[in-house]
Amino acid sequence: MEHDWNIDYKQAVKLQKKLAAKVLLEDSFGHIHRIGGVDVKASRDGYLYCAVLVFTFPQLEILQKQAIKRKAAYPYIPGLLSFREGPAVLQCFERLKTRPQLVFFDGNGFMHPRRLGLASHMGLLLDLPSIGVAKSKLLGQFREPKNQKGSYTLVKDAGQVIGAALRSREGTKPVFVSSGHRICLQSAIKFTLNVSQYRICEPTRQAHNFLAKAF
DNA sequence: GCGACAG
DNA sequence: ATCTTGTCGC
Repeated sequence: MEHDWNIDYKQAVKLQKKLAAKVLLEDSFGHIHRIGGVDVKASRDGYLYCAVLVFTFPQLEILQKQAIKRKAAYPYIPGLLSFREGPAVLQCFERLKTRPQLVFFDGNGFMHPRRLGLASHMGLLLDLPSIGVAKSKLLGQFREPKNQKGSYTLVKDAGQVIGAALRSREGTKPVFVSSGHRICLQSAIKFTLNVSQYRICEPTRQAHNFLAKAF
């Protein structure tokens, strides 16, 4: 079922390509009334902290909060973020009494060199629809979206649309949205806008705030 | 070789 | 991500 996490760069890249072929880029879910937000942070003394919050949708009332702490066993390498944060995310999900029906991640999904960013990787292993919302760009070309909430431009790489630069709030830099698993880009953009009050969408923003005071 | 590089 | 206070602006 779950694969090995302690593998070198070469093997990790190979595994990403293999898993990317299993990702579904189409909507594969019913009525969504429960969503989740995930965030991971690292401390200088070598620990990772992960929080998963579950909310009602679209009301966004908090149903559950879970957080875990564990030693970081993998370094941060651009393109291999899921190998560093993935184990912590899965461990935190095991603590959930009720799983969300759609999950937001702080990072990318399809907008990735091998098209398997953290959101796609986790969505696949958890078998849950997922969306990646990154605060900065990992790769791709795009033009600045208009300064109006909801405005977006497509991000492309290798002649392919990999995600969108979305203005989640007027007067702020755009966020980078991409499909994680079991959802198309248009739906990912729509859901992200529906849960964005500030620049960072509520699910991950609140997971981040929770981590700031959870330990 | 040079620049870029999620968190 | 982390190191870190005040400060400029809506």
